[in-house]
Amino acid sequence: MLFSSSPPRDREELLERAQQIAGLTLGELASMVNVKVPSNFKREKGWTGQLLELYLGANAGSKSQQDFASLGIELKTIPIDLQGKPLETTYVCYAHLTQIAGIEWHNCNVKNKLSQVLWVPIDGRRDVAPKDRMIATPFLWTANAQQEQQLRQDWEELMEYIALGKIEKITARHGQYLQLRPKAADGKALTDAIGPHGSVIQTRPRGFYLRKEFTHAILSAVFN
DNA sequence: AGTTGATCATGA
DNA sequence: TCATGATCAACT
Repeated sequence: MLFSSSPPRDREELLERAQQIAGLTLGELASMVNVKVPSNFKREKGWTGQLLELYLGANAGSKSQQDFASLGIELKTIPIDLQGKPLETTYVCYAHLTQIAGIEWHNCNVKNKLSQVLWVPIDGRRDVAPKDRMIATPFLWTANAQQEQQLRQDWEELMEYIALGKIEKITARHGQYLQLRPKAADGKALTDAIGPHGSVIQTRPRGFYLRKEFTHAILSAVFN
């Protein structure tokens, strides 16, 4: 890469840096950091998030923690339509399907990842070329008591299924705000999970995702 | 194989 | 039309 920002010192600097690019297109931001915009995202689905990481100075490569670990802040780009509604669900984190004893809501990955998020809404309409998609106003978010309760309830339900060996019974229809879906390179990827009667089975790796209804509520509270 | 960044594409 | 289930790329 020909460009990389130094990590922001504090949340104010991060937020300022993010809000400075509100109104720019992805093409304009990409030229600032000397990268080329793909004509579509069929083969580079995470391109937008990586562009923002580069511009904002996220410690790339760090895993299982926030993008700005020292600030306790996670970066999430979110594709929206003209009404500001999310066009996609939001990936939260990988779901561990074994050795889950002792994991409670208060110390789980989902809660940790979402403790504080820098949301960067971006025009995600597929009939607009990526280079022309405009960045909206980024903002910092922390779940309120109601939102945390909503996530916690779904998480606990999903984790109970996993713990009881019912992973194969879970579909993306479970969970009102937080869902569990496959998360892998392809359908051949397998990982260990708890099966019926406590046996070990092989299953498709899963990840936690926020439903659009949940992220829409977050966006609405800020922009309405 | 695990985990990050996500969007794609097909069935309902 | 839309969400679910599948998939793509980079890096560890």
